[in-house]
Amino acid sequence: MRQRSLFGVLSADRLDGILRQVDEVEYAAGVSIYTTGERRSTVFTLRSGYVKLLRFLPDGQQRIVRLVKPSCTFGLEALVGDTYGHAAVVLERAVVCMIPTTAIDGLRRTTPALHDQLMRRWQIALEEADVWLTELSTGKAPQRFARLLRRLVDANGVAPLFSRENLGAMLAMTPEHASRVVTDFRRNGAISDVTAGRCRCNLAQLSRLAAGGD
Amino acid sequence: MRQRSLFGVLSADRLDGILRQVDEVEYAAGVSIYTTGERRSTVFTLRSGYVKLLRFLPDGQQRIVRLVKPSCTFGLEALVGDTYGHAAVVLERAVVCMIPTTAIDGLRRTTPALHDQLMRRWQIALEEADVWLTELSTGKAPQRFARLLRRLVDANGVAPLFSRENLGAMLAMTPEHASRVVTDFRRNGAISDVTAGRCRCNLAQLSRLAAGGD
DNA sequence: CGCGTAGTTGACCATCATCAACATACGTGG
DNA sequence: CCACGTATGTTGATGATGGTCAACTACGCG
Repeated sequence: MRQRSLFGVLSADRLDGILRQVDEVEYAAGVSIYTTGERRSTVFTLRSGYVKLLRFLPDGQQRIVRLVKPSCTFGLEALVGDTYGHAAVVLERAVVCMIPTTAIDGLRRTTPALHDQLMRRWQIALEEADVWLTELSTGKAPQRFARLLRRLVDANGVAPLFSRENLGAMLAMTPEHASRVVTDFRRNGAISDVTAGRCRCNLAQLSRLAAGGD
Repeated sequence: MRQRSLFGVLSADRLDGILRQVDEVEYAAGVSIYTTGERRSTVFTLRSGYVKLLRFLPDGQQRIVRLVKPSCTFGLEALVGDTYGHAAVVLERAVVCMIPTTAIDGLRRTTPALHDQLMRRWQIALEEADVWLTELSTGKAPQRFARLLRRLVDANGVAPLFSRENLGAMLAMTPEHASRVVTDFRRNGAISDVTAGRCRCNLAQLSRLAAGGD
């Protein structure tokens, strides 16, 4: 277990002190890690799987605000406030590191390099939020879906294909419409090989669709 | 000129050192303060007026990602990277404080309280981005517009009424449709008194509309 | 006075939501 | 192992919402 990313800047003995306070936990899909407004002083990093960050509208509707990918940090709010701004729910079996804020607070006063790391994390989260807004909330449904897939494909050209309900909450559409878009993509060869929540992506086709080509 | 917000935590002599490096500039509506990818090492705080943060899509379309209100910080990216992630354009005559990152960098290593302030700023920006996504990109057009107005009204019940094009870029709709929504709101009494880019808001009516009531 | 920009309005069509029916997969208990 | 119930996905029909294109108006400015 290496906290290479966030604590990589620390000296060996300090690192050791930190790691003794960090827990690594595995969650099944659907489990809620924390909820909006909850008071707990823990920051998280994702090792594997996917986690969605949700936000609720007054009318009870929910919208997925961000998708946490492995090696990313979430729940940073715990460092400055005492409640979380989202609900964090596991989308795909996930291994998560739980870092009590007390472990960070002491060090960050004495270690400028850790400060830098934290700000960088914060910046990444903000950047992701902006991308989410521009790419996944702008344009027609097939465009948005194509852009989502392009952000999710791995080096093998494979991407996770989330439930229609989750796709809907990410892309601002109904699950029904998400379903239609998925079958359209299958028909025109943009995706294929749909098994166990994964699909193979036709990158050329996706680029066309992401740019607005019908 | 008091940097009460960001530097309020500093001792008098240090504050003095900072303030000597800070410029205060006034911009007219429409002026671009910085653009995406520009290399400049300055962080900004807004004293008065409104500034929009834009982001461009591959196809040239643009989307307003965030609206900066007085006393808020923008361009924080300059602290961790060397380019800006948005274009910042003045919406309404604005007075802006320009803080060179060098002024912050030195101090933030020796002043934990300043660190806290910076993280808090970062958190506010992220929170705003999330609200923008959930409130202004979800639901039908009148709902989104009503929610925008509710976020903009001042204590007197008056809110700025931006150009139809800007409204479109904020609320993910065409300027034409923004125009229709505005006239609808005028007709049913949700807003009135439309002069000089400001309007009086009927808060009760707006609440209804923001919740989805037709 | 004439021009250019921003706003308004109308007609028409594409996109998407809604509601309902049906299919499929999955897990449970008989 | 099968029957059943539930959750999830698919498909269709229909109507509301909003995009598009074009004409027209109002306003500010030279």
